[in-house]
Amino acid sequence: MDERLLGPPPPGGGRGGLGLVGGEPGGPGEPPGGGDPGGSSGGVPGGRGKQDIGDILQQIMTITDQSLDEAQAKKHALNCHRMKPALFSVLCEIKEKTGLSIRSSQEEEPVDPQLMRLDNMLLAEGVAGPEKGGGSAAAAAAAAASGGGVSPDNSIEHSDYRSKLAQIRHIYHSELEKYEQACNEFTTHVMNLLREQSRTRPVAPKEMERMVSIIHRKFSAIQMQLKQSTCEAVMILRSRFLDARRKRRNFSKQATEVLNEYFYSHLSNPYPSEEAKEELAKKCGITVSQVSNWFGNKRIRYKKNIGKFQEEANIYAVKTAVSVTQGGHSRTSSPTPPSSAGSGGSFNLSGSGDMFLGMPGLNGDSYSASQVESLRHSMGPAGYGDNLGGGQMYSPREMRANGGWQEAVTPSSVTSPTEGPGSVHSDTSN
DNA sequence: CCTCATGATTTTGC
DNA sequence: GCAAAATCATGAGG
Repeated sequence: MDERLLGPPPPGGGRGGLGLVGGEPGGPGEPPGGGDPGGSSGGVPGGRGKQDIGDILQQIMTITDQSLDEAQAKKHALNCHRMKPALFSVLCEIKEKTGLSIRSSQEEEPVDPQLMRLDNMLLAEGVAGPEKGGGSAAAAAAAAASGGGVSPDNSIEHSDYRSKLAQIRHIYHSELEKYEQACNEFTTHVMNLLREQSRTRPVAPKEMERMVSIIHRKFSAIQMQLKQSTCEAVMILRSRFLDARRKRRNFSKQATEVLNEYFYSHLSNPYPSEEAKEELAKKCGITVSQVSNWFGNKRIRYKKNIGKFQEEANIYAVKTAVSVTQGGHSRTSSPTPPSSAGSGGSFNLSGSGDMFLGMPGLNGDSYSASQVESLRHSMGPAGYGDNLGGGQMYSPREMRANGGWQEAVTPSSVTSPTEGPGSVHSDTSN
């Protein structure tokens, strides 16, 4: 609309400028007659009303050529006019005052909250933001979100997830680059056009700025779409990843061995401390919560059916016994009197269990945990008190924990391989 | 396909 | 919040 205030656009100029930016807010409304090259030249004959269309057309055809020439001449004359610069600046001023004031409200673009959300999410997911490492961060975030905490080097799905995320990231960035490039190209193109036009019509610098911002807004809308679809892709990937994690997969044999070792060697009190869990998790290549799950399941299932697990228990007991006899651990000092001390119980005393847990198995078989316990068994009566079901002195916590546990378990047979399975007192077993 | 084993999740009690 | 118990869901073996 502002065009009209400026009077008729110069020939050929009416369309070029603002019309380019198709959806300009406020409407690039062509002024009536703006497209008529002869509109201002006065060459257009009046009396269009009652003539035949054919006649009109014919006239227009002939007149247009005529008026174009005329317009060229006028344009030249105008450009050479000594008052032109002054006139130009005045026109610019008027235009600014009128045209821009209308849009002033639209000028300041509020930060789109949705865009912010998308940006934040992409950042959090590691799609946007700094290169590399983002993937693992995102995976960690995903893991955290799933409530588990996953060992970062573990699963196949994990690397799969990361690679997929990297893929998305790559696509996102290349698309973003493309958009940016296109935006820049388009902007310079428009700027050039405007500059070109500024020779023939008043184009204030502010108008150019506005145009640029309009273009940027348009392109940022496209970018937003890109971000949105990227977010969706990430969400889908994530949900798939989480679903995949949900799928049960048996632990490795070695992991089960390690866990069982610990379980049967701490049968009187199979409640690993946080540190012990962490060590076990590290050893088994699983998460701490998985360790917790495992022990939870193990305890309940063992208790429910001791008979069934007896064989297993004996196997591990034998193992521990063997590992003791040939283990070469000649620790005779401080065998960590189990459970006589208050809180920790056998494995809570970090000096004992954890230290052993931390020791890598000599030959790859990580039996150190059981070695500790076995060592304890073979050392002094204090050690036996723990596992032989004699007078057990549990810490308050153990008491609580074993409230249900000690009734069913602490079988004397388990830790002494010489005894048969029959000796289990399965008072609570079904 | 059925059954069992087993890891994970949910519910419940403390 | 932790552990027990129940339950779900899936993998593996027959």
